[in-house]
Amino acid sequence: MGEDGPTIVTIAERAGVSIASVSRVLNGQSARPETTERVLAAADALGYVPNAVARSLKSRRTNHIAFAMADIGNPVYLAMVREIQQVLRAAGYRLVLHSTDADVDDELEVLRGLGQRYVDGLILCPLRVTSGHLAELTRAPVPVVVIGSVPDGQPVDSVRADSRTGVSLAVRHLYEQGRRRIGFVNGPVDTVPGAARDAGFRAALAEVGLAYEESRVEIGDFYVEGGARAADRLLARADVDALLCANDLMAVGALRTLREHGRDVPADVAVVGMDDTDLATTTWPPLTSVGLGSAERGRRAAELLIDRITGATARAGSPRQILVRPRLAVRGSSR
Amino acid sequence: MGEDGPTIVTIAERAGVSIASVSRVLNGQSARPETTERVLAAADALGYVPNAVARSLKSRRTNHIAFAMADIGNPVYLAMVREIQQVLRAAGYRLVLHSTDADVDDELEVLRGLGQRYVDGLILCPLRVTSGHLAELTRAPVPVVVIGSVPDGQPVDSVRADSRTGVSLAVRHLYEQGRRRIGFVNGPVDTVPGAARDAGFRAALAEVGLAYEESRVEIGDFYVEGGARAADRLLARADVDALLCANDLMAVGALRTLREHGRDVPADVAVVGMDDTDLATTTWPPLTSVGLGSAERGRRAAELLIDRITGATARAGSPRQILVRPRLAVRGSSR
DNA sequence: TTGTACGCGTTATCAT
DNA sequence: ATGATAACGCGTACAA
Repeated sequence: MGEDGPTIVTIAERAGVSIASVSRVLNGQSARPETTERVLAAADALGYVPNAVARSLKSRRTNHIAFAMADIGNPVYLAMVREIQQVLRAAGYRLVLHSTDADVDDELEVLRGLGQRYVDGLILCPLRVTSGHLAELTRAPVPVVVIGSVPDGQPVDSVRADSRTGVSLAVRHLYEQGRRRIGFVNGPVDTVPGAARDAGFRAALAEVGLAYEESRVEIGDFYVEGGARAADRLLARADVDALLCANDLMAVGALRTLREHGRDVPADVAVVGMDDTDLATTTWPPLTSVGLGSAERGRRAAELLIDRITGATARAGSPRQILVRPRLAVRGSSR
Repeated sequence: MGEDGPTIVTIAERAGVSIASVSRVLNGQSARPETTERVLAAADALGYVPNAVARSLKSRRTNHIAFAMADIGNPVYLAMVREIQQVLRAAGYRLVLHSTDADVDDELEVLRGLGQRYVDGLILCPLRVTSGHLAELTRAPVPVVVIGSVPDGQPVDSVRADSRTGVSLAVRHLYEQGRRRIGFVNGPVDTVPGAARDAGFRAALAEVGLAYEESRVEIGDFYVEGGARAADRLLARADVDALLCANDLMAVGALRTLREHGRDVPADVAVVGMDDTDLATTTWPPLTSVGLGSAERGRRAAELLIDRITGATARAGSPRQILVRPRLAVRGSSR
């Protein structure tokens, strides 16, 4: 006890110099060779480790940037993280990750807590955007970029996927493959992606001239098991020849359910996922999936953030919205 | 510009009170109703956000704990993260994640940088343990727990898997299924897990009385694609009736390769993975896998760390080593 | 080249 | 109940 970690004061005493000299030597500024040597020797002997918190208080920066996502288990965030990491690293920042378990309160706490100067900036990928989010966003003391939809007029940069067009691509593809009884396993419609995909599905059906049937739509939870159960409920009451799933995780669950029901994919039922994650190439058959540009969204978000932080664009400059184009990757599960 | 974020000083001026009163009100201590009201009103009007860095400098704690892993894309870390998160949350800490991309330098930088008081503690799950790691570990100013092997005598708590016994479980299982030509797709042997599995495989073969054949061993990179290619090379030169893969990711790749080669699983070749991740139940056939207790390892590590931090066990107390037992989950890929 | 002294934003101690 | 003031550990004008 009492062994409270050496500071530059401790070093200064031991080396018989002032704290200013210690600081200078430790930061690589010029000093008399002997001074340098004495300081370094003392620091080494004491096992000195600089206190980054104190340094940050002075410099007003941490060189850390946070990315907060709903759940680190969803591979869609993986592509984002990789791209973000790359951009940030090149700009000299370190990335820290936060998994909020899709919990709104937790997300808000991150926004509040992380924004409190522990990081120089924040990339947020929320499932739901509440008024609480918006309130915190506007008062956040560090720049924030949102991956997802924010209401117009909000003073925050955002990058979003065009999931409506994405759903349309999938439905058109299935239609062209001759499918007419298209089922839909969506996520909760009170989430941003769930709502967007629901609207997209209705619109897409109309585009190709198919009717929207309640019985062919089921709600999962964006996870494998939930997707499997939703597919099970859907198959029990509706006769479908195609299944569109609102993300790849649920599509994986649906594939399993179909196999258990003895339905061949794609002969009996074609399956299409969304997000085009790594998962899509590991299933059998390989999963056709609508890529929503997660890698690109991550990259663009990171670039926007760096731009705000370095001041290339004024902190108070008008918000920018970027829309990323979807792309359909056709694989064995639908042809 | 110049709009530099309000501090308690700004609030004090506006409310016409001292900064001490502001601090007290903001921290919920008792004050005259009028004072309380004036302070809160001023804080609200100014959009005050506390500066956590300054607070940490004073309080010497951040309430954040970091978990550094090689790659968030590997689902084995997922189970760890979930458990760690749960333990930490219950103890009032927030978890931040670091993905080091299996880069030793990056890992060291995290150890150095994160240890610099940005977090109150650190859980590290390294692929390789270098002398650099050990040096940093001993001088880290905050408690560190390692998930993985550290040399005896190092003053650091650790939780490790018994992958040797794990490999043995797998080999015995395959032997009991009548397999005699067991192939092995390992990861790089200069990693801790790779080395342990290699040793385990040799020992396990000896246990059941089978010979170790160079030609039946191939090295991947612990990822899907690397596993697929390694399996491909192996199948090209050796006739095996079973394939043990050093983790589930590579096993997924191996399954794909086998399918491409027209080999039926498990009739022609049985496949066993390691880590027993979520992936194991999403493949077809479902993957038999050796669970190395990642959830338990995460939980135990978090508990050890909290224990050190809260001082229940003195910071300088003797290091503790925990060994977690493996468990074989038999599924369709091997029966 | 080196040392003194101040400020970063908080919390906490001590008078008042 | 409130206010002045001293830390926390570091960087850095400014003076010597």
